[in-house]
Amino acid sequence: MTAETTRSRGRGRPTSPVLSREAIAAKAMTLVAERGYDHLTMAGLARKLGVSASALYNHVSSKHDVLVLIQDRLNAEIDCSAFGRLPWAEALSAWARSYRECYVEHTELIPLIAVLPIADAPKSLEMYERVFIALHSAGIGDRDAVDIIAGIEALVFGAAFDASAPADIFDPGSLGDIAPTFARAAALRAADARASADRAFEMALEVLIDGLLRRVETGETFSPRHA
Amino acid sequence: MTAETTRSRGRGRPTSPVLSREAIAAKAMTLVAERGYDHLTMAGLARKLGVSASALYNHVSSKHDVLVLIQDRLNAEIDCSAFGRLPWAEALSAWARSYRECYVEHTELIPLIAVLPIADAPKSLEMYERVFIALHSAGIGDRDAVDIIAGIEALVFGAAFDASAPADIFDPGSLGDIAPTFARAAALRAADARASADRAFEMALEVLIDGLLRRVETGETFSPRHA
DNA sequence: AGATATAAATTAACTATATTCATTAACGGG
DNA sequence: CCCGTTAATGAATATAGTTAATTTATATCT
Repeated sequence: MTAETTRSRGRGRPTSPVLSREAIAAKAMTLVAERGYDHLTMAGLARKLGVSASALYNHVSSKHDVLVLIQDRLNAEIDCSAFGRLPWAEALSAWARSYRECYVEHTELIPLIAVLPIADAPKSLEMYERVFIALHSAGIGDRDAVDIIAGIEALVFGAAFDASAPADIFDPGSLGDIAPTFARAAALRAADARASADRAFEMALEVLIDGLLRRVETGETFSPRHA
Repeated sequence: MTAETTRSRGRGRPTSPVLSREAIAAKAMTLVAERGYDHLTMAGLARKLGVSASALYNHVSSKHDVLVLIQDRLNAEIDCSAFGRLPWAEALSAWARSYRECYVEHTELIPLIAVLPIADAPKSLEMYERVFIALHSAGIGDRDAVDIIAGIEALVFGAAFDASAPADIFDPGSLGDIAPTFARAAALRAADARASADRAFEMALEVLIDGLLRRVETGETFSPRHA
């Protein structure tokens, strides 16, 4: 005898509420994991939850709201544990890798985050604080620390898109003669697109963090030439 | 007496066609420039062109198709001219900056590009060929060259999102006590969000390209530790 | 020249999706 | 015991993208 069987099925207030923001967020995440963002509709989500679509609006204000819930849960999965354990540069690298892992399957959320005030995302805020303090402790100034976080985040988001691309993305198709040299190299990549995307990210991340470390150690300036 | 006045206004074939893929793409770009992607609807676009929405489908197969047209035009605006003029590292940097400039106002296209086979985008292909040859001439291997392009593109796309974010994006709002240290630095950034985003991008780009240059010059390996 | 095929527009209809509205029924405190 | 709150329901609305059937000027063929 589950909670569902005891629940009233007709109109009116059920014996015990089926819905909550938590329940909606959880089911939305499994739905996305199973069928992807294309199938995340208010109607479909409600069906999975055994209620009607309009019932969702008693708990969330919009679909956008549901996406924000998902995003917050996702951010909680980013592994920040390296920041007590390892030197800042290595911790930063581990954090970035975990960050990207989380978003590779959720690139649809990235445009959302870009315009989402942090005020709505406590988990993100917590994460930023942790990263920021680590950089601060390494003697990096406030401005530079924020820039470093923003720069790495940019790489992470962009790389997440790259990794989510289909294998044939670089296949020139019928236009092969426009770019003969590139086409040859692109074919190499297509053999295992995901591994190539991973390698490109790791390479860029390593070069970037290496450069940051060097600049901090030598006391070189961070301010870019082209400002 | 314009072409429009001579054109038949009733049903049936007009005296001279109003529409073409070029005309649609051009008007779509101005519409986006004027009112943003939210207002880019097939109906709205058709209205601007003085035709009905369904008429568009004689020339484009879908809205997605329209977005691809926009993307191709946009890519044509990326400045690749530095690749004959400057050393490869500097040219790469100039290219990346121009690339980002183009996409800051068009972040909606980025998720599209991520899954768009290059076969549909001749301008992109042309661009890649040019960049690739420059890296190749610098003695960089095929695999590494593709990785470098992918890595810089990732940074460019991510940074475009960052730059398009609203100024108050880092305002912790009521959650200020969750991240007191970070909040202070975020306030600095909010004063001029766009300039800060620019600075973060320039910094990351410089560090990245600097590191690439160093590795090429010293013959160091590119293969990342975490592969 | 006249018949015919094609191109390119029209209006109307169809679909999917998010969202709102009026309504209903159980629960619980005064 | 009533009554307000909560949390569901189904129906209705709005917006978009897309398709279908239709129309007719123009070009082409005989």
